[in-house]
Amino acid sequence: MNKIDQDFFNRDVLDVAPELLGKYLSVKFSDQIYSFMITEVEAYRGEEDKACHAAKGRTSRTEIMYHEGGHIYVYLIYGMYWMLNIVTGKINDPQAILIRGIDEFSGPGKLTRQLKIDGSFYGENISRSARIWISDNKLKPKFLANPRIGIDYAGEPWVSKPWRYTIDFPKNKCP
DNA sequence: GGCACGATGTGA
DNA sequence: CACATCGTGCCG
Repeated sequence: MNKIDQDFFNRDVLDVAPELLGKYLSVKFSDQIYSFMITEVEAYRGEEDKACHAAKGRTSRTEIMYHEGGHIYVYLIYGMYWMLNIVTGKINDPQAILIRGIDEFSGPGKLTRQLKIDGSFYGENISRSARIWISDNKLKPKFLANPRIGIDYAGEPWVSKPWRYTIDFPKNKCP
């Protein structure tokens, strides 16, 4: 289990996002390390992607997305849920991957609540942090690609882009 | 300064 | 379906 380095994230979000599936997200707090397999992610790609927060341009909130890959973009939604994202792509090309699900919890808000991830993680680098990192395990699970959740406001073609990636577990095929 | 709204989750 | 709950972007 090797920590993933920054180069992994300095590529296009559509290449990186599906490759995160099956890898392990680890957090450390209270002298304990907790690790979970990443099972669901979504890609947000550039200012032209109307569902991406960077569609509104460079602001204090989206600033980190314009930096190198590996940085963490965390923001509060609905006044109560922290969303965990990892920046990808080249400098000044705002992209990020929303971690939507891990093996134990599905739903991006439940995930950050359980892992105690909050706004203090904004701007941290996941390839250099001592309290959050991702490790490779050489697994390359089959995955599904479907439209992203909760972005109807973005309109076409963005609302239909199949940029939500989920591990294709066998159980998903059973009625 | 004020206002509308959201990459959600829960419970009726 | 209603709604909790607040940072952010945008208008003024």
